[in-house]
Amino acid sequence: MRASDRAYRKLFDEIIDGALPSGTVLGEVEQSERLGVSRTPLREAFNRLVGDGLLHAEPGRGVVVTTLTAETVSELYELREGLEEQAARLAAQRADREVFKKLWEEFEQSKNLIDGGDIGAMVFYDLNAKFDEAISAAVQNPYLAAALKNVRTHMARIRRIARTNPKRLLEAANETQLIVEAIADGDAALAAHATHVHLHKSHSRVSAAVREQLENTNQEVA
Amino acid sequence: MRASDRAYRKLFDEIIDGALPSGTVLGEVEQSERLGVSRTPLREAFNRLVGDGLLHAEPGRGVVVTTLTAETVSELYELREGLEEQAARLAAQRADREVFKKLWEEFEQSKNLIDGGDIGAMVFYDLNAKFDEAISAAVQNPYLAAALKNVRTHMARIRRIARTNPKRLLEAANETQLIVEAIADGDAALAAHATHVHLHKSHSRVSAAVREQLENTNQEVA
DNA sequence: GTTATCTAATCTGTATACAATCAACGTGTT
DNA sequence: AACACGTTGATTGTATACAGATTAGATAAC
Repeated sequence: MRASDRAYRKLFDEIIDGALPSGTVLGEVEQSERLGVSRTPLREAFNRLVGDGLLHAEPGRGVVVTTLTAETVSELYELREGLEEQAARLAAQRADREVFKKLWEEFEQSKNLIDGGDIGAMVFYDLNAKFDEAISAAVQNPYLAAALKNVRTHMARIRRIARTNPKRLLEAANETQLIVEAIADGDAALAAHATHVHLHKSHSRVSAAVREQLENTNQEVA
Repeated sequence: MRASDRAYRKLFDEIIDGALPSGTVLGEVEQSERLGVSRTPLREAFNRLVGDGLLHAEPGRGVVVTTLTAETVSELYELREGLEEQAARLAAQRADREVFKKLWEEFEQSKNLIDGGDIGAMVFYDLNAKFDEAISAAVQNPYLAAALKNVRTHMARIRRIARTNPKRLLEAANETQLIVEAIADGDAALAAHATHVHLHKSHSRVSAAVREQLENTNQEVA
């Protein structure tokens, strides 16, 4: 694997999982030494991360990890509304229905596990990732898929902060399962509306979780 | 201005306006000599263009200008539907109404000019660009704005190929004007629906123009 | 005639050295 | 004391050299 890819992956993961929190300033020489690559591939990694919206350049100081605020969260949900309702519609028209029927069963089973604490939550997150994958594959549209992938990156960062409780997870599972059902039935309108509902509720849940965080810390989320 | 920016701009423009048509293979040394920059900034430019979706890397051969097909056009319109309907809705809720009232007047006046041939078409394209700008500003959402900017890049490439006639331009102007009117009135639902209609019609017009091109050339659009 | 392998040549990736730009700080002057 | 200017230090941007990988072509063997 290329050195620039290694640097990109490492920094990407560290930003997503909070090892490099918002506002962290990254110098070129400093990071190239830490990651064991020279400045050239490191700069390539920086540029890609700037393109992803995870870093931004501050002239003279270095690149800085993007700050997440309550504002950011709302903006991302607005974008998701546009992208995911459209994706759900298209998936309902084009998906292999068998895939989504099986996915529905998996959701049905997972709902028993969610009560079981942390390990159940992991199962649910994996299942959600599978759902996202299935949608992207079903829409058969590389441009839409790329846009979805980008927004999911930012959501992953937010989700890490806005940890939620089993009750909320179960709600989310039920909402998602309805979307899956609509797609399996080829019902585009229902799939879109169920997605709208889910995003609305999810936004509320995440905002609530973020507010809980804000009570402890400062204005920023991470 | 930085050498990498110069290289990026130059290549970007050349791809958009067709000087570098689809399928053109670009070598690093070749292009760095032509543009008068060294390989390091040129590679940065290449990477940005790959990120934009205008180039893709073909291992061993170099980077290649992305091919536009009828398929691509449909995919972009599907993405636009998701993004622009949402943008129109949000703009209707948040825009400074005076801005869109003035824009409405400009459309009203431009409609007289469109009959006048090529110069009138230019005015209309400028006005459309102004409309896009106004939407992006009104939504006040950097993530949505970035997604819109990217899709518009690809549309610019397509529009250059799918040159259309004054009658079709006038249709488009009327459709867009209705969107502007809805936003000026703060009517989010109408803005979204008018956008849907406009995109549907625009897709038909562009597809027709693309098909006309295909009769002469090959399978690819450019 | 086809296939396999070796070689040569080009292209990609990385490191490093050099140059230019920018910011912060201190010094001097009004 | 405040402001302007210069100097120093660090940081960013560019060029180039070197190393590794990959492809195409040629030659030879089956």
